[in-house]
Amino acid sequence: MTPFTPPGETREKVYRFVRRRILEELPPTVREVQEAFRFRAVQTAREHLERLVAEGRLVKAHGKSRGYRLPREPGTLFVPLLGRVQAGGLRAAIEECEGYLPVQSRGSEELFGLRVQGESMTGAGILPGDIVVVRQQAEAASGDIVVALVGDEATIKRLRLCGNGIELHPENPAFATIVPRAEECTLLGKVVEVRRYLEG
Amino acid sequence: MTPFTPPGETREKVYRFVRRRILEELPPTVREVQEAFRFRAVQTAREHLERLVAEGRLVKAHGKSRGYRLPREPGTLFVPLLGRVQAGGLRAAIEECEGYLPVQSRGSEELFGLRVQGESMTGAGILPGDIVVVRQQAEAASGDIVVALVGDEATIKRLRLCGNGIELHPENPAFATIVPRAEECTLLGKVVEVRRYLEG
DNA sequence: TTGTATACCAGACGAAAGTCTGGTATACGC
DNA sequence: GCGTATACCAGACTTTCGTCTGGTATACAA
Repeated sequence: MTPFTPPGETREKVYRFVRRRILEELPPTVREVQEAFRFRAVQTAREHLERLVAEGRLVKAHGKSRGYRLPREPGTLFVPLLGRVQAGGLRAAIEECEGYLPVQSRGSEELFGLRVQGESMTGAGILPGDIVVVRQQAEAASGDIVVALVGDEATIKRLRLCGNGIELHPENPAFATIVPRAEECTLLGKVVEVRRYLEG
Repeated sequence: MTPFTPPGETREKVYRFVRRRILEELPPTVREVQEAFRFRAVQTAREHLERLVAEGRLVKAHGKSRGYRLPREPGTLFVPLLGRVQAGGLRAAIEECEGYLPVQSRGSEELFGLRVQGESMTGAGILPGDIVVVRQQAEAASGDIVVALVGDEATIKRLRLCGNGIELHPENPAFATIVPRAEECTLLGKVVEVRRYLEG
């Protein structure tokens, strides 16, 4: 029995299968693809895979087991989740992190996650208990939401550049704007993502 | 030359190496560990790895290539990101998804991401352009934030169970509560996470 | 001393997995 | 018809890789 399948249809399914496996678990071996599709020959699986490589939809490491990968990786990396950051201790806080978060990133940036305390940014949709993903950088633009070390605790505010000074604005009328002196304020980074887990 | 290394020191490095490889790329083979540490015997690498398994720091799939994994998996999987969902078409929308999101999950749930349109949930810190991660389920508790198909478009609201009927409450005084009839409303799932990307 | 533990090495076996050669059947265009 | 392409199969070869047996050297405790 040699059923004729429309061109590309099976290959599309093979691609979906392989992509899922790569992203969620482990790249499959050729024989695992074979078995998943009940091909009776390894070669059939191999031909589909090699075709996907030729089309640029997969890349492979020749000869290595489980060598099929996705091209130009989506670049998911794991960034440390910090409970809080206190004076001087960003590096220390990263060492003692609570866990890790999967984040999509271009790779060359230093990121960390920070749990939000307080209601000072509710107007920007950042609630207590939310997690912000922060890119470490020493400078930021006016209007960016940033994490700064003022006194001995990190705080999340919207940055405003005013002349040669800075202001840290809350987004909640119940809180006051902070106008720190340069020497008592360190910019830890810019908030690039906000997350809220509604369960667990 | 048999330099004596303090107990556990090399193993610590092996653990870091393997962990990095698993999270960022692909679990290494035993021989890749061997080469990375310039062991002259495969067995040396294997002993460190088996030790890490015995200590519970790694788990392995016996006999499988690249079988070493992290225990109690961070369980990161990739869920389809949907631009919008229209009548009847959750499955269709998933097929034509815009991309994939890395999400931490216990594994056995069906999740999807949905881009938020409109301002009806701003009071709950869910803004237009945010992404909600939704677990597919046909029932939910009163007070849950849910995604429901009402008429021919999906909407995000807070669910209230009232006697034998339901109400869908916005969290914005400018919007009205929806009281759908059972037959014109399908519960697609519960919002388990909210994300906001502040760049790109 | 003896025993035990860790850290490492040498060399091999066998199964898993990547690869290759050579086939068949169906469809499409010339 | 002929050539070409796709989809699939059968069976084998070769490398990779997990596994195993048996060894050495150093440290430490009884």
